[in-house]
Amino acid sequence: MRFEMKEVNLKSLAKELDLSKSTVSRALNDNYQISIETKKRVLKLAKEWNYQLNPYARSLRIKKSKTIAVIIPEIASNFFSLVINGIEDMARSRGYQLLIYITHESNANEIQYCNLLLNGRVDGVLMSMSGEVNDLTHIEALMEHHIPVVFFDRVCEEAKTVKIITNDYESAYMGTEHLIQRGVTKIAYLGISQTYSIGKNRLKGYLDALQNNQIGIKEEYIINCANNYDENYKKVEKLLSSADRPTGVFAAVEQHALLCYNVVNKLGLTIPGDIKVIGFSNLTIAHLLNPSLTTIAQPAFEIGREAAKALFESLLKNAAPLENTEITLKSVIVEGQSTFNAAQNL
Amino acid sequence: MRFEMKEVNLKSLAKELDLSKSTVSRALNDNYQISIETKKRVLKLAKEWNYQLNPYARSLRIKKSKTIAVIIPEIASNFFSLVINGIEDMARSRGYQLLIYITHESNANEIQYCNLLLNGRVDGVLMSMSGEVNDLTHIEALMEHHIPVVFFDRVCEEAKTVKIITNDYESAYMGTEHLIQRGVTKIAYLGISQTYSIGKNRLKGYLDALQNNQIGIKEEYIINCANNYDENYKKVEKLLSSADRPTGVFAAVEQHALLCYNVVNKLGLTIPGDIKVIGFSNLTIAHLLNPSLTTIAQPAFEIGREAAKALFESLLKNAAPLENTEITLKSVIVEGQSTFNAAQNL
DNA sequence: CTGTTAGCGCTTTCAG
DNA sequence: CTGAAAGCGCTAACAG
Repeated sequence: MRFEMKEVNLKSLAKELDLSKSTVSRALNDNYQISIETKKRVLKLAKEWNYQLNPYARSLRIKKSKTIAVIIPEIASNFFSLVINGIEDMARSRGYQLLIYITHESNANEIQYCNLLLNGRVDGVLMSMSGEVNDLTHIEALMEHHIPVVFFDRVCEEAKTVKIITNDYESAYMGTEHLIQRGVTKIAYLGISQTYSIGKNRLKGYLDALQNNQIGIKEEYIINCANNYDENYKKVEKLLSSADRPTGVFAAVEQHALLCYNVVNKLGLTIPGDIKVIGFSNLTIAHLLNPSLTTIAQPAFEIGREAAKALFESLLKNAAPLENTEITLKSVIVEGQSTFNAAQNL
Repeated sequence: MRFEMKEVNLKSLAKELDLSKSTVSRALNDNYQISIETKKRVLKLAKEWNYQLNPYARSLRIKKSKTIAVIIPEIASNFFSLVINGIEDMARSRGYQLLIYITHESNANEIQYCNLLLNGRVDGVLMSMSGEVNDLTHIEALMEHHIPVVFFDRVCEEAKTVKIITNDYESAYMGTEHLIQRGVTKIAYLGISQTYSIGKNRLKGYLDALQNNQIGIKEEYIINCANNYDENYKKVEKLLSSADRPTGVFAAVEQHALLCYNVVNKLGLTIPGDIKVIGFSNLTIAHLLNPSLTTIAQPAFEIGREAAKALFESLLKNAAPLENTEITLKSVIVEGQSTFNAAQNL
């Protein structure tokens, strides 16, 4: 047992073993030049003393941190939790640390965090964008500093890097058609900001599905929800109370499907009797409302893994610039299954 | 505009300003000894060049990282997401970074992560324990290294530090009585491991409520769920299919309430008609099943904030040992409200 | 195969 | 009020 409070670092190990710091360092890093004998001795003592290398000293020296940042708009959403889970899975297996930044949907925060990261705290950034503005300066700054950035979900189309998305257009198209096939023709759309491709593509899928099925598009049925529950609630309540109320709803994101569910309850209507609802959402949450809601479940965990994978590939090649590509993962429509079984489909 | 690729650090700033590194450093750290004039000049250039100090160099030097670790069993759970949200809120406002470690309920992972953290990567640790084993060695190691640890939710009673919990006993008691008051006497309990206080106290609350209401305790009604969905599902299915099936269920955690919901659906029964269900859960998820499930909602966001607050207090006093205290936050029983309104109660 | 040396970028004495 | 110098713990030439 070592004496208490002796600092255990390369220096103290070296002293005890009567070696130099560099030899000890090399032994610990499994350098091929070191004799097996020495390696054994070093590792033995290191273990005995429970040596843990100082990550900050190493990072300072080699200018790599084995740390990545994840910047997301919010975390108390099933989608982002699942994505983080996927990222963590990938990162941990490669010995990377995960720094979490939550912007709370604020573009200003996003910019601030990106600026913070210019100092080399992290080797790379995984990010889903926030806010309405779509200014790229802070992203470009990261890339200029040779910090690779991978986008997922709310991607920035203009950025020349890897973007991991769901097949938003197809999913929205399929989802809308799903309602149409069940005889619903008065379909409302609860949409999100069209700043990012997910907003644009989901809306387009909805519109095209209507059009290709010879269903007229009604302006009043298209609700652009803001980032304000109360406001959205009122809009939806008004819509569902109107004389010509829709009998089907397509929700572009989970929160809106849930909000819709609440409004329907409030109004004493039923799902799916009075109104059929389908929307993007993830399995553990909205699908529990099974079988009243139908869910378009995104492979959130896989999105996390894919994003991390792309980033690590770049990092392996010393932060080599990422190719400007879109990787599209498929969502599945889930109806009338248990949460657990549905999860198997992803 | 600065010339491209010039490294911007104390040295380059000092050179440009014709000052020494130390003066620049002091100016940036708002040292009182520096003349206002110099400070202005330094800050101006720092801003112009978008200087970001190297956190690793600083950490190495001052042996503090302004980083805390959060170790949780899982993240794709509403409770832990909300806790992280609270922690992040507190941490960000104090300029701390957040490192996330997910153990996936494995005690071995928990031990590994704690050992990793002995190297001083973080200034403190916030943790909810994992697994069945309750060995304290890895926790004690952290504290010996003067790294304060604060527990929340799944706390380790033996550890002499701050523990943030919900009023588990009272909540379980109230919840069970809630069912009794509605005329339910055959109440099953879907429990969790009794390794931690949350498991023990919730069970005790359930048992005492039955006892004080002169209701006999039936062994068969007490299901100790494992960490395996399929297995648990079978157990609950068997219970709810039995001749003497319960007409009420108390779920000790969200997942079990949801599982119960699925089983009930599968069996063609209804909630609350055939079976009334109440359980710990959080608002955005299970409460959407409103009004069929009744929820005991924990103040998860506040738990995160309280935990972080306690940790920062210790850090302010240079990682002073935390007092061995339990801070108990109150949960609320929520029934028949919208998610949004219910959230206001916390 | 091992040791010596320099230095990553920062803070902090100590000296003026 | 400012500067010079040392050193945090580590890695990587370079030298032997």
